[in-house]
Amino acid sequence: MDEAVRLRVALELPQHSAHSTPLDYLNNTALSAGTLVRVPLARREVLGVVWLGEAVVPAGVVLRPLSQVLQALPPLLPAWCALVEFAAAYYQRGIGEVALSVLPPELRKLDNAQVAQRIAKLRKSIASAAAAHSPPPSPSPSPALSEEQAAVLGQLAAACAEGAAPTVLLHGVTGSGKTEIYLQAAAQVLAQGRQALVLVPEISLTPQLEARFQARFAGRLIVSLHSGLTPAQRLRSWLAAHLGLADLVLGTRLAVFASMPRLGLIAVDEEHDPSYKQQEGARYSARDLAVWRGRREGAPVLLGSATPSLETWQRASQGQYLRLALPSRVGGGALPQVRLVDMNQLPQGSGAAVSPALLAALQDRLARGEQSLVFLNRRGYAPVLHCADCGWKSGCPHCSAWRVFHKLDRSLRCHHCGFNERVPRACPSCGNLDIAALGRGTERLEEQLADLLRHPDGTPARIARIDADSTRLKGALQAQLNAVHAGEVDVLVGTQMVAKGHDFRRITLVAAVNPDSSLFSSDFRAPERLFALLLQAAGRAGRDAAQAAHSEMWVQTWHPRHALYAALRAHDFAAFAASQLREREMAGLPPYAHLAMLRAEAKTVAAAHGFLVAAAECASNTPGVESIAVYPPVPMPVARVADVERLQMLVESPSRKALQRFLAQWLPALHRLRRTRDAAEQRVLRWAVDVDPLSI
DNA sequence: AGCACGCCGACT
DNA sequence: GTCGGCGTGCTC
Repeated sequence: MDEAVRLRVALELPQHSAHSTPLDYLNNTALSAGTLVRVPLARREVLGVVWLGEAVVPAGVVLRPLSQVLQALPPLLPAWCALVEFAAAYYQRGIGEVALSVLPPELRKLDNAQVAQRIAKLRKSIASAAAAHSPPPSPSPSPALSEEQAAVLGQLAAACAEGAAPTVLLHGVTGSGKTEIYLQAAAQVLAQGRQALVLVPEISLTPQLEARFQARFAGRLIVSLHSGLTPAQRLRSWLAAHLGLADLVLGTRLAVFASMPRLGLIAVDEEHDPSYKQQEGARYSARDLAVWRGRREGAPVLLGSATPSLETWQRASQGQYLRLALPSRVGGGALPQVRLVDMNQLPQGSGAAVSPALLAALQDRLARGEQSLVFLNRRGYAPVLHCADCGWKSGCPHCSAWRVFHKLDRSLRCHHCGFNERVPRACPSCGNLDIAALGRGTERLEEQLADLLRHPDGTPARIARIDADSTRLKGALQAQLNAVHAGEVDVLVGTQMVAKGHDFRRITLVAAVNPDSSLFSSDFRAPERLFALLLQAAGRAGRDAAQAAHSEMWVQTWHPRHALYAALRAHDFAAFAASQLREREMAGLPPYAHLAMLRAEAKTVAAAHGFLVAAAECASNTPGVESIAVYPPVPMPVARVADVERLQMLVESPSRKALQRFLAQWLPALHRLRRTRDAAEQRVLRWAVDVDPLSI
């Protein structure tokens, strides 16, 4: 036993525990970093990853031998460990927590023999698939490139030839053929024997992308990696990438951590999309990690968007990223003409969701047999019920939010905690039978449009609704999209779900009926998100070049002179970005400042507030606080959810490095603070820091 | 998070 | 007299 070596092993422990670093174990032989092992932890046995370095073991702690080495699995490579270590340090989480949360969950349950079995099964299924296709089907030829696409690929090749792998902003309007650029860039990389990683914001976008890559790269193994897979599927995809069997990995944000031994390219589609930011656990930005990973592993990174994030836009403007532009649609199709409807001009009290002019335009498309998309970012029938007699409103008893009226199942539902009740017949407060639905959601919009729209022959328009409610069942979204593609729908009503990525060929009119609400939101990124959403929605119209010329984007607004709408009308992202960046600079907001948010949850406001005040006090004694601003605690925008009070405290610095240095000192001190069990903090349920928060 | 150890009410 | 309530404490 005196021959035994000490090994550091990264394990998943709750982040509030005193152990945020790997723990030490004994083994009779040394193992390389990245080896997966099973180790005893208290009375359990857990999966861990052998990590580089050696911890200081406190006196009196007796090291235990590890239980099993998963030898069947090649060790994770140093590049992967470096990515995990960077992410853990940057987002202030434990190494083991990050490492284990991005490995396939199924792996935790398997011993070495079972892993060996899964690998053998995977190799066998790949071999039999290859045999079935021999000779391999000829890949579909790539279409002729537009001049712009050819120029972009030329510039990309030139930049890659210069040596260091570039980070590229691919700024292309919707329909400009960004996907073709990803395909061609991937083909280059595959030809060099390397792997390509393509990230998309949503699971629902992977099937159509996979189909496109499959058609182009017949005979190559392409795998998807996202949280919608079954545990076994996810392990299979992960193994295929890790063993170098898959040439292409497509996936959502978690795929940025895919183990890929020959990584040669990362593409991040719709790089501005908020879904790339993980919102629980380790709150990482997959886009930012992709940039870091690409640099570290010598893989070019393509950040594609029609409306880049201001962070990315600014870096491209400063020359840190190479900016490549696709300013026109392929096939020469025009961008939809943007029409603003001034709602102030409507007769007072008409209360209609849809202005007469828009209604006429929809009717017009109906007569021509074309499709329309009506966009309203609010699901349900009405956002709140109201009693005009006593003033009662349908508040949630557990949250500081209204319960939404869903007419289809006659329910009052809280979208924050899920609290659901049958809608009352009469006012629960005064018994008044006449309670009114205030405002409008997609259900009500669908109902109203069904009343108003008729084909020229008098038959009712066929209206479909796509939102989180109508697509809850597995496969429902795909079925509804298929119905739209097949022309079985005249008007599609939907939330932002339909604005993203889907390739509708027959839609010539897109309308946003009530987008103003986010115009004056307290969230500093609201204008950026609204602009992206509206332009993306506009991009659903006129994707068929033949019909593009008369495609339109309608926007109903009470603020038709707002600068955002002016830029939207001109399809001028650069002007919008410039004005937003000026505002951000004056307000000291990202990308000119760097933020972290400390959030606390407790049963009472006092407890959460007390913890944050103690944390602020602790901050003032933390080295490096001179270059940091710590703001007073404030309630979160929805202050109470499921009877938990939530407060947050903003920490800001003009320097990212200074903020990082400060956080690295401050957070361990906060963990110690918690263990002293001060009276006020005793009732804090949870706290966590969010580095680079999306909203404040 | 698990999973134990640790001190107070209703049962064979 | 025990069986077990889940409060609180630990994990190399």
